[in-house]
Amino acid sequence: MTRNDNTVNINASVRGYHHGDLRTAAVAEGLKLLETTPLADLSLREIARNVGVSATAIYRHFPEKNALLAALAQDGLRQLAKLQAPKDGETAAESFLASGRAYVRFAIANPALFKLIFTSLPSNTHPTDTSVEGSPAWLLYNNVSRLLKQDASAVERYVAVLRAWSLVHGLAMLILDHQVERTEAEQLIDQVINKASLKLT
Amino acid sequence: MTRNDNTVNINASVRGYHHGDLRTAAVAEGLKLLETTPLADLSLREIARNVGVSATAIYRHFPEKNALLAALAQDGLRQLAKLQAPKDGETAAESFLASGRAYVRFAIANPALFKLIFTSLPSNTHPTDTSVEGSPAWLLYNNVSRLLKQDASAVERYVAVLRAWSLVHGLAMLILDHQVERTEAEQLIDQVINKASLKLT
DNA sequence: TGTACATCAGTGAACGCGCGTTCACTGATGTAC
DNA sequence: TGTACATCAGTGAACGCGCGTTCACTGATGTAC
Repeated sequence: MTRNDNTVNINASVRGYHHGDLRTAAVAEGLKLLETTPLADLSLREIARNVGVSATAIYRHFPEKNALLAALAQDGLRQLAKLQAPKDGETAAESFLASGRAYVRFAIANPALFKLIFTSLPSNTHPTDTSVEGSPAWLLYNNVSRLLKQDASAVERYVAVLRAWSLVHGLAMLILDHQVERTEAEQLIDQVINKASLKLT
Repeated sequence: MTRNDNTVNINASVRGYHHGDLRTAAVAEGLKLLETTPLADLSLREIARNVGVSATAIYRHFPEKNALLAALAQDGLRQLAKLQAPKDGETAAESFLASGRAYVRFAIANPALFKLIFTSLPSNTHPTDTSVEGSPAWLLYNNVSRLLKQDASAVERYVAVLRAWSLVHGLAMLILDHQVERTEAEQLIDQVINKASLKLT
């Protein structure tokens, strides 16, 4: 008995996660590691190690590493979506600019997670489709759409969304890839994403 | 003699490159491989194999793999720069739109090379700096600058360049990362990069 | 309440992978006298 | 013109690397009777 107390589950729970939570714990640890680790260096084995579990235990919850990465991306996308919601009392124009700036700031604050979201997630669809979760294009859709004339066609709306998305996505990528001085990035966000960005059509 | 004819250099030249050309041949082969190979899968060993040379021979010409990659990026940037030159008879606005569209089309035609250029090259500087070769920001500078009022400040010019660059860079990245349907990409380029993009200030 | 059995989340050992890089080397070429 | 020697672009063998993934397994838990 004394010897058998030293079992897997007891060891694991000592490390701070409870039975049945490995999936959650692995995702949490993955997100934590992505704060400091480049995407390419994120390893399944390290996540398992930090959670206090053997590498193979992960395979009880994800069929392969990519499935775990997809879960991380989904979570990141959910975080990003929260930042895009218009706040009370904002005009349509204010919401639009705020959401674009939030997009870039999120990328700067979470570089590896941001890259994971956009380089690994499956191809996305028109914002006229219904699934919000899977499509980053949706993030900007409402904020952009309110700025268009009411009789704008679906294609016009999509092009307007894509133009806005391209602007913020490009700025984010250029900053992450060191094409823009980090020290200047913060003030450039406000200058690049400004009233001039409102002319969408 | 007969046996000694089967030497390294003879073998190598049979494979199609001449003495002293290994550097050139390696770069050419690297660019060729990037046409079909994702950046992450490009290996020094495969380049050497295809050139017909041992992997270690590469080290006579590049101190490390990254140096070879940097040479590939430089070459790609030179290709891209050529596409940005204004053509005779174009108005400033036409040149501007054409260069932006060419930027995105280059990315679509050379995805791995495009990513190499922007993810591996050292940080870049303001377009007011002098080195053209090293700074993709320069690519758009002339075309953008001609559209601004003559007394625009350096900062205003940089912000205008960065806004245009962000737009085309973002669109390119979204297409490469499958956030935009490939089949729609071609026509979207013309719709996204259009007259609305001229309102830079 | 007790027993038999299925389920299931863990374990640790092992594998193959191709890579970048190092090493000591060799043979051809150019140069000084 | 011949010889001695330095240079230099190649060679192939070897190394360590940590990874993702597979495998056969074990011990705790829940359920049927």
